[in-house]
Parts: sequence; structure tokens; C-alpha cells
Amino acid sequence: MSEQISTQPSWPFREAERVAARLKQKGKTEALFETGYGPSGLPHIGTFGEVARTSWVRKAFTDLTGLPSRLLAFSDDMDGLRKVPDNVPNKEMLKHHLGKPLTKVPDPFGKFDSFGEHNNNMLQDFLNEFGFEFEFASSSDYYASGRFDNALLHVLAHHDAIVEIIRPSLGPERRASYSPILPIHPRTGIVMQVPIDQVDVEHGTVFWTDPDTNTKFETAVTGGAAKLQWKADWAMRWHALDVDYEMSGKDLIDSVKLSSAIVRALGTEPPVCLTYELFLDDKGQKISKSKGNGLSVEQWLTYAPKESLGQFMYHAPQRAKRLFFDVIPRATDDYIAAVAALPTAEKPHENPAWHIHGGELPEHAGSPIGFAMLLNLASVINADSPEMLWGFIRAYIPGANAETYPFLARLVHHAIIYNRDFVAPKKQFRAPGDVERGALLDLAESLKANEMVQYPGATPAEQLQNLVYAIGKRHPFAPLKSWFDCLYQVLLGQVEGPRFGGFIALYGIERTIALVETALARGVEAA
RNA sequence: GAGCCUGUAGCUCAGUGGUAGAGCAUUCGACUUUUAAUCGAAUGGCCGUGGGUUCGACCCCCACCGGGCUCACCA
Repeated sequence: MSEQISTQPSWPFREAERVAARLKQKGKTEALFETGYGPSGLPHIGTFGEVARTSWVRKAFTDLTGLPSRLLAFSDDMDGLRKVPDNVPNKEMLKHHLGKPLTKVPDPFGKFDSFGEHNNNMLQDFLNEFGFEFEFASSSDYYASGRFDNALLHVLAHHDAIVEIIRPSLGPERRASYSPILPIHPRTGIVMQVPIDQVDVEHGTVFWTDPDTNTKFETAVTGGAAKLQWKADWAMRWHALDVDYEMSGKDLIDSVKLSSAIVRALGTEPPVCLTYELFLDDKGQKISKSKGNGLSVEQWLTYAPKESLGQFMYHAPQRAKRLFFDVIPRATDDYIAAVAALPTAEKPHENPAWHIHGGELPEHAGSPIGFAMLLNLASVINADSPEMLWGFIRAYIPGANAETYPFLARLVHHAIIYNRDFVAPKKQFRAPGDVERGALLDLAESLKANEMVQYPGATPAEQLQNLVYAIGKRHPFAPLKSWFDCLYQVLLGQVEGPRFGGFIALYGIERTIALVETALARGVEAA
């Protein structure tokens, strides 16, 4: 057995190897990576995942081969508008344009020349926000400009073969009418899904009949007068552009199979394909834009830095993963751990941070404190401002601030919001008993009277601590500990809490008084 | 009907051929005029079942059982 020090490559490198092998076989010296976007429009978390993952494979390919490559973000904006989306204005107007290519439908938002253009701009803005390097491509442009003409004529010449490939996958009804060619109706502009009566390969046209008017038409397949049905479209594009790599979700497994068969019929080897598992919501259901379940990119970025989303997408793309709020802290801490490990990593290519940052960590990447710990801390001290957290952080890392630890500063920002939205609402505040009520009133009055100055201590925190302690003593608490339990449970809504003097100092005396008064008022309601 | 994923500590999950891991939870300890963050330690696993390959299997192959998802005349 030969020594296999097989530095088992990370999945982007494994994929890159496959791409390199394909190029070698074809004698190509440049690789084309593609990601596709359906017509239903707005970019979502799956879009991010697909582009991020494809970009990682591309980067690995560059590292591996030194060859140039391109990433084409291809928008299916010539697809017909099938139904009016729920989340747009001017629905009534859109109804009148159902069936037309998206680039022929007016923009319901009124900002662009067409709905398709609107979506295309949203997509590009979205990708640019993350700094992805890509070239945008519009299906409508490619069809109209004639860039697909040769390939379309090629498809026409293989019309029957393609029909035979698709037909077995169809139900009886569609089986009778199926054609990969969808003519655009010359009068209504609608993408027609009709039987093709006859194919004229020589003239590059198809003959069909309008089912409503029984009018017969002859339509060129070139120049944007017709488009292709989805699976044939995909295959034609692979063939025309000679795409080397494209990944897709497992819901498209059958499409990949059929499109691969079609592209082979056209005489081209299909690209290297990767099927990734879908993202599931908290109940294990597929995340879909229309259902609005799961988690949006915006939501993720509200609660954690974008690098953590990259971490989530990096890990095991071929495994189904739950994509819900509660996975955010872990993804963030996994990322932080990866950053910490990267500088001394023996196999940097296996480290997610290497991929997320394109091979080189930015300055000030990483954090000396984990996100989970920050969340814990935020909860304990009921943090609602960054300064409160920094106060405690500085006890741990003297002198730390947002400038010396910029990434930590971002974590602090997110921790406060995460705590506010997910942790704080679940807190259980109990009403104070009679003794407790008296002591709390005493506390509020003492704070107002600035009594703390009478107590020993080098800092306000210590003086406040002594004041709190003294108040506990002058009220009949059985064990003194129960006074502190009261503070935590009544004021902070948690079983245990921080040293209270320090808490008041950070939280602010005025606000602590308000906190006490709120708690007392709550007690009255409960009683 | 076809396909894909999955079964590892109480929970959530890492771990693709070489002595079973992390986080949380639990227990104990340290620090503290009560605490908490934190730090240290401990407890805890026939790695779904049965075969096979191998010097060696959580890992590779086969079968079975359990859990789940996706697709089936839209893209």
C-alpha cells in the first residue's frame, strides 16, 4: 500500500478538482461558473448560499490551477410571469400581463422599465452588498441579441430527440403537447405553451396554432421570438456558453438529469454539477420564498455578522440543515473559532475562514470573546446599550474598545439585539412580596437621595454595592441571599444575576430607579 | 412511484480507516460581604441493528429498522 498522506481536501477543493479535470479533458484554459435565478424574483438566503458556495469553488479552482475563470449570474428574466406575487404593489396591473416575459411586464414598483429589470437590479445590488465577484447575464438580452441563435437552431435540429428525452417524465396530458420550443405570441406577447405542429429546421422556424383563436403561426426560434422550456433552456445555455460548473438544490435533481441528457444530445458534455441539500425551517420544511418560512438574509444579518452566514453556508452543503434563529449563535462561534485557528492551521484549505475570506484574513478579524458568552452576558446584565457590555468586557480585557476590537464591537451590537428579541421577552418577572416591596421602595428612595455617598468604597460600584447590601440588612430577609434573589427575579426577570452594585453603576442610577418603579407597578397589577 | 439526506453523550451536533469529541445541561470546586460572568474538574456513549471488506471501521460496501425531506405534465 502506498503512503497516502491524502490531505483530504475540503469540498470546494474537491469540486475544483472536478472542474479542473473537465477543463483538461476539453482542452479549455478558462472555466465558466454559473449560478441561475428563477423568475420569481427577489434574492433570498438560498441565493446567497449558492453564490457564496460557487465563489468558494471558483477560488479553490484558481488556487489549484492558476487558470482564469468567470462567474456568470444568469437571470431567467425571459420566463413568463406565471402568477402575481403576493409581496408587490399594483397587483391588478400585473394581472393583465400574466404569461408575458418578465422583461415585458411593467415594473409594479415603477422604478424600472420592466419587472424583470427590477428583479435583476435587486439581485445585483444584493450580490454586490456581499462583495461577490460576478458578471450579470440577462436571458432576455441573450435571446434578443442573437447570442443563443446558433444553439437554438441546434436545438431545433434535435427537436425530436429532446422531446423523447423529456416525454417519459411527463404526465399523459402534457406528454401529448410537449415541445421544448415556446413561441412568443406575436400579438399578445405571451410565452405560449402549445403543441408544435411542425418544425422547419432549414428556416429555423416552428409552426403552431393559437388554441384560443385557432390561428396558425410560423415563428422563428431565433432572435428572441421564441424561448425554450425550462429544462431544455438550461441545457441549451450549458451548450451555448460551455458552462463548466453549476450547483443546484436537491429539488432540481430530476432537472439536472434531464438537462444533462439533453445537452449530451446536443453534443456537449454537461457541466460539473453539485447538488446541495435544502434549507429547512424550524419544523423541517423546505424554505420557500412564497411561504416566508425559515429565515431571511436580513434577519440573519440583524442578529450576527455576515461572516457567520458564510460559516453556515460553508459547512457540509450536501447535508440538510435547519436554518432558523437558534443556529445563529453557533455559526458565529464556529466562525470565530475558525478565524482563531487559521493562522496556525496545518491545512488552511480545510478551514472555513480561509474560504470565507478568500484565503486571507482581514485585519482585526476574530474576537477574543465568543458570541454565546456575549449573549449570556447581555442577558445577565440586561444590556441594552453597547457601553454596558463594554463595561463588563473591560473587566476581562482591560482597555478593550470598538477601535481595538472592531469585530467584537459588531458582536456586541448584535448581541444586544439578539438578547432584546429572543432572550429578554422570555424572562419571567415575578411580583415582589410585602417585605420585598418595602425593601425595593427603600432602594429607590435611597438611590434618589444619593445615599450611596455615605457608604465606603473606592468606586461608585462599590458604594452602590454596600448600599444595596445595607438595605437588605435593614429589612427582614431570612437569609440575606433572598434579597439578592428578589433583585434578580423581580427586577431582571432571571433566577440569578450580576453583582448588583456594579450593575447599577453600569445601568445608571436613574434607570435603575425606573426599573424598580416599573417592577413595583407590575406587582400592583398582579395583586 | 422515483430520488436525496439522516440515526454519535440527557439536548444540539462535530468527527470520511488508526486510543470516541465540542457546546449546552448536570455535579463538584475556585473567585465573591449575596451573586453572576469567568476559570478548573467530574459525570455521562455496545457511534440504530445485522453482515461484509480490512492488521484495524463511527467512517467504506450490502441488507434491514427508524426519522425526515424533495420531485412527479412550474421553473
